[in-house]
Amino acid sequence: MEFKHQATVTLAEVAEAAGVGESTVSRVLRNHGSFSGKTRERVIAAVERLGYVPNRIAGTLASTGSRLVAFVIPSLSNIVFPDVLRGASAVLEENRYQAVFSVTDYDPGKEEALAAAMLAWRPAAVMLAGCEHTEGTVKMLRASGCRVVELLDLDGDALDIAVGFSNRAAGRESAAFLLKRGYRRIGYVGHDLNRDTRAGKRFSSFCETLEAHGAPLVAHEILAGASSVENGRLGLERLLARTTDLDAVYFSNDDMALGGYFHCLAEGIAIPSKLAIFGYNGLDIGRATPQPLSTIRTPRVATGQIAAQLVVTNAPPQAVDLGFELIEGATA
Amino acid sequence: MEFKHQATVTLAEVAEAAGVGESTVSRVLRNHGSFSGKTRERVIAAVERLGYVPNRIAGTLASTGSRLVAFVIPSLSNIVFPDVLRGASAVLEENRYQAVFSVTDYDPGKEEALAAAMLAWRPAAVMLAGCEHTEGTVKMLRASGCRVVELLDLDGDALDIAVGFSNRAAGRESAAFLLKRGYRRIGYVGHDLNRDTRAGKRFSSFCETLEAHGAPLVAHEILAGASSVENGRLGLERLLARTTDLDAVYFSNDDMALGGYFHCLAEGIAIPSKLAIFGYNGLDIGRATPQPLSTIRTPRVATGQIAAQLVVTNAPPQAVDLGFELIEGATA
DNA sequence: CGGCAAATTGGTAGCGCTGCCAAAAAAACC
DNA sequence: GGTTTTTTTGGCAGCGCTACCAATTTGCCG
Repeated sequence: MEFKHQATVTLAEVAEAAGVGESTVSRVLRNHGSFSGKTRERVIAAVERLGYVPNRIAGTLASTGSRLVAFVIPSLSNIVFPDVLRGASAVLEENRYQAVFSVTDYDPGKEEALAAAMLAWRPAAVMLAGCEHTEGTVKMLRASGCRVVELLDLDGDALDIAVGFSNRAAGRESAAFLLKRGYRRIGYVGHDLNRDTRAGKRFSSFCETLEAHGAPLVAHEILAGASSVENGRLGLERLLARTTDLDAVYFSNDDMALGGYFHCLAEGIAIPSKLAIFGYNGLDIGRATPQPLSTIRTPRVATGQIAAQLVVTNAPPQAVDLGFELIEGATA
Repeated sequence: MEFKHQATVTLAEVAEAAGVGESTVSRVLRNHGSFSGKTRERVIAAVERLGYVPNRIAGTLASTGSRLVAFVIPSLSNIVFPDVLRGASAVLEENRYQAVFSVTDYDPGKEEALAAAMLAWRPAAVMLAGCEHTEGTVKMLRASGCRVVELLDLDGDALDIAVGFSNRAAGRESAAFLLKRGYRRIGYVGHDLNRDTRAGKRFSSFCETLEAHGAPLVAHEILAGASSVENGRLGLERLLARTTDLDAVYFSNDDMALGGYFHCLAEGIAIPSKLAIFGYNGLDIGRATPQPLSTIRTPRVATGQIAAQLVVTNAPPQAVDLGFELIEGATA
């Protein structure tokens, strides 16, 4: 069942073919230590002649640290995590690190299991989304001794390194913006908040801010399952069916908000005069809609880049706040 | 610089603590070979007590095959490849395989370099997009002896396993559909085709089909860079500025098509009576727009699933055609 | 209870590489 | 030319595990 590799040229064979010692080949290939130019040529020639591909498994086992970075992410359905991976992978590739990933589906138990499986590869770092993890996960990561990077959420205690921004602040600023614009009868359409704790934090601080300004949330509609454009559209439809006099709706993210926007377009609800729409994430698509979406742009790619940078430079524990940008747009 | 792991509990220490031999611990943990229930308990207890995490690097080196699967993908910006990864990762996780990835940015040279780097991890399989690769890549993959899976394109010779569908057929059916609907003055808006060869194949067979039916492509607009909603919007704007009497436009994919759709909404161009729009990919968002997007839905998640399935079962070389589905929608 | 098969267990040789050390070669110096 | 230094090299012991084999224990039967 397991695959058996065939063309297994080893370092020893290269050494033999080049007429030098194994350690010399190793030094040449890693460009580490000293060797003469002549030796280098002979080794390179032998490598090419034999089609030698170094075995990083063996190399990693023999040396102390690995160049693997493990990502344990909640989802790949939404562009958020691919964006983070994209930012990170560029930096990692430059530094000859290798990215490994697995997907938790927003399930903390699965996160624990997958993190454990990752640790078995002895990665240089484990990157996780957010700062809420099971007790077991925390204990395991602490004990592992490998670097831990928590991404996209700064509202909590970091295990080691954290890169991202405050979701609470994002919720707060979204609310403040809508209030400043004069909206008072505000609703919310969101997806499953128990699983996506970051969306939950935005929602709760959004509500708190509204209350603090005497304009508490009028109504909300929570859809089971993941965020999607269709759920956003459906959610707004349901919300409006129940509540007739809303003047603005806050969505759990841009996907949901776009769905709401499309619902309004389809139903001829004037935006923002009749109803304002506000999202979260600042997806590119929101800039190309007939009316640019009002939202908060999050530094997803940069989060990945910085996180990777900190790992490859073995930076000390720290929390890096990359902030976010409120996009006024034209829908609120 | 490189990270030094601390809490390095080894199998030998577990064996000692449990008062059994190393091979017994190994057997218990892999649930492979035979051992008594009592022994199992003692081993498990020792593992928990010491917080032992098996070292898969060592395990992989010692055994013959690895459980790593390497993905060398062109991009993470577009949801296509995350979708494939998502499908694959679910299957791989179930089978205790580990996914590794790197991103080529549609650069064949980079693909070669990254594939080489991947091979150093001795993966069970390498998964690549499409079937066009440099000579060096092909030679290297052939020599590696590991499984090779080419994804999302069946128009070419497969190295080993191929999973996907025909992009040429997709282009052809798109053209046939537009012709059947009565459109005759058809244009195209696309992104960089030299890099995205699959989009190039769709485009060329689209054009051939139009010509074969006596309604050759009237005009096209190719934008440098990656596909995006904004580029689609810009592309259609430019195309219409040059060409006044088009009745339909084919886009390189749904992102681009949505951009075109938004342009029409913004400019008050009636769809599809004044101008028809046709995309490619069948993204979910296209179902939630005021008018559902006419497009071709591609089995991206299934491609990943099937590919992973074939790898974990070590299936013989084959090409699996998953086909695609034409969505009539309301924009064409 | 002896005797044989089956189940369980431990020992140990690698897997392919790196890191350390000592040996050899080359360069520099008086 | 003889040292001393510096550079270049090779040998080899692991890294932590698995695969194989042999040894031991257990179970079963007449």
